[in-house]
Amino acid sequence: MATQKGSTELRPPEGGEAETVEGRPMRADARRNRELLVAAAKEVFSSQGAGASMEAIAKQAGVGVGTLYRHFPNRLDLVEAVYQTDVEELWESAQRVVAELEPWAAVEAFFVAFRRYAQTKQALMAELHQAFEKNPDMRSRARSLIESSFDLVIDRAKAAGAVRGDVTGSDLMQLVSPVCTNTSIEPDQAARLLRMVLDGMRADAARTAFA
Amino acid sequence: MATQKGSTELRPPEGGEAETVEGRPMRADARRNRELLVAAAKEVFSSQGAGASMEAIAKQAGVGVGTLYRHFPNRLDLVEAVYQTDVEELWESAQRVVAELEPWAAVEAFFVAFRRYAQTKQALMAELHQAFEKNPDMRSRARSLIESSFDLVIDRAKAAGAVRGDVTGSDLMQLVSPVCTNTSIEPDQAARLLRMVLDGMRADAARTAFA
DNA sequence: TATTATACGGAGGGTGCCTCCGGTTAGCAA
DNA sequence: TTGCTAACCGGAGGCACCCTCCGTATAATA
Repeated sequence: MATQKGSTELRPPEGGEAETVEGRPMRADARRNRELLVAAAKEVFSSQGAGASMEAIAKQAGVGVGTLYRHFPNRLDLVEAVYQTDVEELWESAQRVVAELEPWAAVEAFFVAFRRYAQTKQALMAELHQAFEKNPDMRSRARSLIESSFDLVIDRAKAAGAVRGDVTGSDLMQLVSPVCTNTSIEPDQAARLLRMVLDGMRADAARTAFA
Repeated sequence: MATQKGSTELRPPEGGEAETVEGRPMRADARRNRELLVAAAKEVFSSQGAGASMEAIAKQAGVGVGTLYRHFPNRLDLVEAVYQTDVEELWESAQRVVAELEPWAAVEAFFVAFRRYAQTKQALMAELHQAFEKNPDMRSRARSLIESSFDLVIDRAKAAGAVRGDVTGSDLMQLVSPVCTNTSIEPDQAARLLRMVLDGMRADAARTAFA
């Protein structure tokens, strides 16, 4: 259960970490700018909405649009990169809460992190939809990393006896994800539903049996 | 249960049927062009994708862009209008299958119609998302008309003893809609799931009891 | 048929995505 | 440290698209 892979595996082959295609390390300025750009995109998307212009993002990063397009050949590639880092951050959150908190507290903290992740995802939804179409691999890789994150937190809580034994990370993802993503669910309703799910997954909550 | 309203109620106050704002009837050419434009938009969106240009739509309708923008002040208004007619067509499908088919056959036929509706909705998803944000009323009105459509078909089948008594139109909508809309479900998987739902809602299928 | 309110059409303004190429700089070798 | 070169940077500008404006055409009415 939950064979978790290192976070690097999520990244697409070309979009590399610190290497250019031929295996040569990126120049320091290039690497710095790439990170600045992703951070700027995150910032601008969340403040101006998903429709923010590429120019605005380049400006926020303090570089020209040419530099932006060198790193991300088109808008979708940038959106993709932002989403990748969001998913990776979620995975890191899972690792952090597991390292720092008691099993049950970690579960609660991870739910909070997941909600934050889902919110930024929602903002990029329209564009992400296209990105997923163009690049179906990314979707499934992201999905499996998210599932691993849930597994990491849940399996530990199960082992500690804090969470009932018949629930899996995958179950939770399928249950929680729509609640956080569906726009027809109001934020306070979502919060209520999540509390309900949390209550229902405690080890001492299991009562209902059905086929 | 299922107090169904006439389809006209779905339309927004301003987007009127055949009347301009002051209650004056639309000129014949204006009315004709409006219909041509919606039909053209439907056609072009489905052949060229949701990103199709306004110019292409006007051309397909055989009018100038000025005329398009007279009827639909911006892109989102047009998308909205297309979606409205899709929902109305679904409602009309419900009425038609109820009028023409046996209770159970009507249920099956309506599922087919719903899948067709969901497909066109999926194509416009990205833009619709924005339209819903701008105009939340539309979403809930569309939702309730869809629910009424399910109710119309299901209530009749329940009365005829073809469908189990403990299922509602709303339940079905909530169950079927994600299956048809979620892009991570493959078409053949969706078809399998729908068959399963159909089997499960037959009157003689009720066996499992749980709290 | 004459009048008039209303609709039509398409040129053009503004904006946004993306390309191109001259200038600059990091990394390396001597 | 210095000089070389491959790689990077920046922003002007091309192109496509959304939308506006206004002169022309036409349906409705008397």
